[in-house]
Amino acid sequence: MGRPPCCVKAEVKKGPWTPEEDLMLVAYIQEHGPGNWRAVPTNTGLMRCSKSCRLRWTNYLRPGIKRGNFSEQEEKLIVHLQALLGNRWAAIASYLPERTDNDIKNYWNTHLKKKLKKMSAGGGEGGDGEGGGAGGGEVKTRAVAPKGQWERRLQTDIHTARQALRDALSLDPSPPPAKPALESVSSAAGAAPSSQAAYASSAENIARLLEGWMRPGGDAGCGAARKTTTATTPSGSRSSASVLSGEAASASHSGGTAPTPDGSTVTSKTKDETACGAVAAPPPAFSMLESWLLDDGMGHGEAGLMDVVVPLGDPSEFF
DNA sequence: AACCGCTACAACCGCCGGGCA
DNA sequence: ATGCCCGGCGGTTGTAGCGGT
Repeated sequence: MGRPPCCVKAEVKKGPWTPEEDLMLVAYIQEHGPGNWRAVPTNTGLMRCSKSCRLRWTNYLRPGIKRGNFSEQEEKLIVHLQALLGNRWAAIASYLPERTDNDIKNYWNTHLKKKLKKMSAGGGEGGDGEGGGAGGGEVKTRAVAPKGQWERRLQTDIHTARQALRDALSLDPSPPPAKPALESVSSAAGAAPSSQAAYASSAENIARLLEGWMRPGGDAGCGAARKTTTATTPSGSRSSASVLSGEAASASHSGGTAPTPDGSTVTSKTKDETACGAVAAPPPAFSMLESWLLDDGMGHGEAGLMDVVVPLGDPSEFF
């Protein structure tokens, strides 16, 4: 309480970012890596709140972000995960490395929720559109569920997620969208739908500018980022990074902590996987996901808890 | 051609949790 | 052990663009 605002509101510019501001931000991050957001406005001269800078970077400028046109596969995954995890967008986003939580959240609110609503109106089953069965209610559990309960939930989530993934994958025989790292990067620059606003293309250009910077060979951005985050404060980490690199994954495994559906846990386990990590080595996300979720060695005996989470009726009906 | 409503998405706000002194 | 700082997260709002009337 009484927490001072992160920025002096009067001195902070609000509203849409201009290309110039984006360039300033990108240039700074190119040099220093993401992180230490507090210092960004000061060092760049941007009249923006540090939070705003971070958000702009993570949601828009960060390379490797795919925009628009959610594939059917992605939709399915989102629907499944939303049913499983509720509105834990960051956790959901961790399964869709190329998407930001904001994007997914928006997509859910604008497309999927409506779609489900229509479905439930027409089909009766298929989950309550508003937040999904697990949605509204489940989200609350994050806040109110006692620790033990949370732990059980986590196990259930893992189990159910694995199940859901099987379903999702079996629903669509077509191979999961191979998400080659570099393709995702270039897609951020080039694959944006033409429907994007004019300015989107300038952002793409910025992303393109970054390509050289975050090229693995150079590793400059990553190195810088890592250095920054470890030297000062681990930051700029996106939960999406959790499934991005084998390193992260193995860390999760070896650490005994699966890429938990809980966003907070995910992030806490992947602090070094900064946004840069997400960009530099976006691996075959789905294969990672599959291998984890489908790994039979993980989590046993929680079948009885399946009831805890109320999945959507039949996801296949959704499509 | 003008107006209106809807949609999609970028951005903001407030709260929470982790790390550190 | 405690308080503060900072970053992350989810909910909500604002607004530009688009289509229909």
